[in-house]
Amino acid sequence: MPRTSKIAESPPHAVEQALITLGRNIRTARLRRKLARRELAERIGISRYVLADIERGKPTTGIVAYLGALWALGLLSQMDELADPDRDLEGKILEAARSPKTAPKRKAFDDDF
Amino acid sequence: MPRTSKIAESPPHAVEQALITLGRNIRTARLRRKLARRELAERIGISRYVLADIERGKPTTGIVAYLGALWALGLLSQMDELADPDRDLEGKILEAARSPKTAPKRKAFDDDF
DNA sequence: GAGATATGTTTATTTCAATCAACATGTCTA
DNA sequence: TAGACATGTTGATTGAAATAAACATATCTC
Repeated sequence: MPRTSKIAESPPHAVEQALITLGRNIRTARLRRKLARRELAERIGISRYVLADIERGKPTTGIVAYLGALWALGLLSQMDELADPDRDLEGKILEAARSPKTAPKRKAFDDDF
Repeated sequence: MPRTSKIAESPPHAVEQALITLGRNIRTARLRRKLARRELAERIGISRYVLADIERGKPTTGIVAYLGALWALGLLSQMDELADPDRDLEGKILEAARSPKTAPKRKAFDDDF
């Protein structure tokens, strides 16, 4: 993450914690499967050093490396639930509280690009 | 992700899909809250360009930027469940199937650094 | 004890991710 | 119609992310 962004320099505590937990979970899953770093890293398509970073919860590592790890461990399916609009209670409430005509929309209902 | 890793060059379809979905979900959550890119980006601590990348599901963007977005939207709590060892059914089975003495452990039960 | 394997650490090198400025487009409101 | 705002896009800059080699340490097996 060159030309460093503020969040990379000092992430919020909650984010740091989430990363450490995620890294530890990935490590646990690897050990349970009796996979060496080198081997799992190769399956993911990264170097063993990056996998070490992931297990340590390094913030600036590309998200594709993290998701690749989950994928290689067969744990990627859990991603679908993350930030699922159907589960975003607060967002739903906010949306419902507004009248039909709102926001700076593009065309109609939007969500496309 | 300079000196490009293989997974960054051509991520597995499942990973690409997960990223696109995640980005779309973040976008939906932002729109529901009536936040402009510029404003949410500032709260996260990134530039509006990176937030645009995130909503597009760019693979090589640092994970801290993605998690920062979830954090700023109040959706970070869902992260705890991701790759939770308690939910890793396959891993649990593999572990249980092994005899007490196993893997290349460090000291004793391990999981520490 | 010897050999094999796994991981941590350091150093050096290279490449592209993140930023910013500037301009274009599109939408909403007065 | 004009003005404000949100977003897309392009080009230039720069610094950190990912890699690899080499060595040290620790654990397991024979």
